[in-house]
Amino acid sequence: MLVGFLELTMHLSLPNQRKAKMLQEKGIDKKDISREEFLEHAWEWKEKYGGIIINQLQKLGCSCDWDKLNFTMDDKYSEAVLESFVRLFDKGLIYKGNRLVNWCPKSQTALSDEEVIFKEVNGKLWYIKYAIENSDSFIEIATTRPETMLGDVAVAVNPSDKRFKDLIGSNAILPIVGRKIPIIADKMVDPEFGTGCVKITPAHDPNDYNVGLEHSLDMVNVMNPDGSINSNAPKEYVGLTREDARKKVIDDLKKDNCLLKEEDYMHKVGFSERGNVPIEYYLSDQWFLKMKELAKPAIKSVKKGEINFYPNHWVKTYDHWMDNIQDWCISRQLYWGHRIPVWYKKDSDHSKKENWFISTTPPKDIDNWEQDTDVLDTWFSSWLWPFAVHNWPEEEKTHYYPTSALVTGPDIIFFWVARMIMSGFEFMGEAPFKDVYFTSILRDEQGRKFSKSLGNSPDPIGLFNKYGTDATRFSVMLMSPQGSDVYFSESGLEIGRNFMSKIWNASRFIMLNHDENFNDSLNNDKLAFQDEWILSELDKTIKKVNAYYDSYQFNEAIKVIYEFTWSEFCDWYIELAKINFQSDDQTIRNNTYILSKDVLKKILLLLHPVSPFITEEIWSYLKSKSDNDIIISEWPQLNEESIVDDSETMSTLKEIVTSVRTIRSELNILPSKKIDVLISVNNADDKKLFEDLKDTITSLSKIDNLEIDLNIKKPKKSAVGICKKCVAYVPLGDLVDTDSEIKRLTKRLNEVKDFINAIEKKLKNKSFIDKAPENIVNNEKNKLNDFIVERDKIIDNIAMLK
RNA sequence: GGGCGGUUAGCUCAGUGGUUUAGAGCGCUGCGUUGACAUCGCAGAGGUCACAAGUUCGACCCUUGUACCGCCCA
Repeated sequence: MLVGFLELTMHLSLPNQRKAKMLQEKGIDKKDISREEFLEHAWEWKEKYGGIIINQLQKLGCSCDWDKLNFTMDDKYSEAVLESFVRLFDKGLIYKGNRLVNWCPKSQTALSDEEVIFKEVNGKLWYIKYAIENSDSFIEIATTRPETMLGDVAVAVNPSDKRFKDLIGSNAILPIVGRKIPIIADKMVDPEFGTGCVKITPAHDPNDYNVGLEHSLDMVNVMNPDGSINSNAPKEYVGLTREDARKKVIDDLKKDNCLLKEEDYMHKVGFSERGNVPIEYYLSDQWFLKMKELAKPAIKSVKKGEINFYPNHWVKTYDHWMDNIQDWCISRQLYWGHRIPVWYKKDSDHSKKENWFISTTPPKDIDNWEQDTDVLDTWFSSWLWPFAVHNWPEEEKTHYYPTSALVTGPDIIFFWVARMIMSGFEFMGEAPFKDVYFTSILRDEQGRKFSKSLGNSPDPIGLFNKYGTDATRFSVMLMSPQGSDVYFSESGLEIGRNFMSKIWNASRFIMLNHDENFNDSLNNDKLAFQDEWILSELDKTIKKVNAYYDSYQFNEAIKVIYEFTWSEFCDWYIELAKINFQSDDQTIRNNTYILSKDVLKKILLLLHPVSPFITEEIWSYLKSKSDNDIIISEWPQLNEESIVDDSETMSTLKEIVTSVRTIRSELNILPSKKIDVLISVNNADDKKLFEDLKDTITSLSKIDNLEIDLNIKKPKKSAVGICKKCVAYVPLGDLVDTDSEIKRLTKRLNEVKDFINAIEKKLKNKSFIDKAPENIVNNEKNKLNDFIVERDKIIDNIAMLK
């Protein structure tokens, strides 16, 4: 299967900020330059820095279709953006409204809900009394934002709250301002919170805004776009920043004896992702996209499994957001972006639709019109990505839509994923992709997201240079389990570097043993047990890797490749190959070469998606004339028939070799020192088995003389290794350290005794025998027998040592 | 307040349709220059799988609850 990856670069707020910084450095104030001048700088910036990430991706070896690389502000792409606006407007889904929006007073633009970051802040709750008209009594409210009281138009209580029943309908006098404001009833008010009375400031709070609409209250906006106080407030406040206004309000309330108390209060405050200052809720003219209808097919497709999320648990997050979706504020008061394709008749009432001209191209009599000054939210362009990169709308349908999978981070599930699905259904009539794979997010060692402003992200190119690109890719994928974030540290990259080195050296070893007399045909009559074993293990590996790749469990797939390559292929097969390459029989040498090379080539194929460069290079040395480059080679075929449960010969070999090595190590016998070993077996079949393995065991365990026979008596002063099919004696003469040997055997004896106790307990349990599946019971019985045999052998041997 | 994750070896983390002697890497200990590899090899130490209850013949795994940590949404 051929896979293509598509890339898109976006004009984002971050470049915008940085560019603003650039202007600052040049001593230019954004306010002093025209839109055209500003854009010139923006494009200059884009040309200069926009390619950095693309360059990094290319260095990383991302196999993208670079010809399809799009930038959201490209002419062609921009056409698609404007086209989508016009179509949605014509359908009645886009409207302009004077509404309360999230407002960044620093950048002085509207924000979507998703661009507001809520942070916990140590604030205060102020209790303020409002006098009641024609009365000596007062009503008490609590607020975290006293400065907004300048725009209060009512006080609300819960209709069922008996405490305030009699006050409903009378007026309160707003302190400082002196305005008469009604006391109203609204069930939005939580009687339990604060005093049970809420000041209503429709122009500066979303809840109050709704109350204001419902009760037809005035909307008194007391702020300028930069957050300072405007002339709707008393004179002495005009021009103050919101922070200063707060201080003054508190002071003035104190003077008037209207401040009852203040208490510490921890609460969440919305911050602008763009300006990193607390946002305002601000009344302004904005463009909105109705989302409810757009969401319907998108919700359904995920529910039905037309689109699958990996990991699946993100579906809940997606559903929750989609079910509660709000209209999308798509206009921004910025220069950098797609300008809204709406023109207003000059010197006319812009709020009247008959004075609007809406089209992807400007009106012919352009002199009579002026264009809306706002631009579109950047996500309003990127949500079109799956088809806008393919010459849409010129071609309504493309061969490349839908695609198979979207790979992205879960942090933009709302910004991008959900919206792409919606735009896909809206404009193309079907889902844009089948699978969505949410990657892990790499965080620093303290768990913080990598960010340019924190400066905590490592330079990828630096990592590639230090550890190797393949190694970096391999390590990062290995350390990223599906569905959870990764605390990244550089030292984690060592595993990949070491593994690349291992593969490189294994390849070198195989190539080193090439002989010009070799041919390409495997002699099946001379296949050894390890040949069949490694082919079986290889196919088991391919099978697992396939399953893991299919289910997007990349870390598991990689782990399987790693373990097979290192612990089976290198540690055992190649070690055995060293013996075979010394064989006098050329057929055996030839077979070993062919198989080592074939297995290695399969490993390279499995690993190629993860580590493209090194696999291609090694492949180029190993490939036959008929082979393609690895990048366009077929995925390895799974050969199910070669899979056998377990190779008894191989496990017997591993057990005896390890057993002898353990004796050497624990009794401090130098590796260079050759030893004699006697293997005592119980029957003729086993004797034959070990005799066939004799040379191999001798070589791998560094044995001088190996004797194999039935029921050998334990030589005096020897160490013992107990295996399933044999007992191995290592005569050590005076070298044997009886105490450590007894200690070593006793340790194992205690382990075995514990197992025996546990199993016996299980087998004595009648319900276990009755209810557990037969194979489980039999399995336990077999285990028990094996452990008893082992236990008795150990006891005998300990006795002989004493 | 709601949702979603997490809690397994000194550290970073895998893992299991419930019954196999619970794994890896790093770190640690001992030994090691045999022609692939010291970015290595061989061997070893190290875990009441957060806590509690429940279901079950059997729970690290399933259910419920508790505690703590993280993220998202109100």
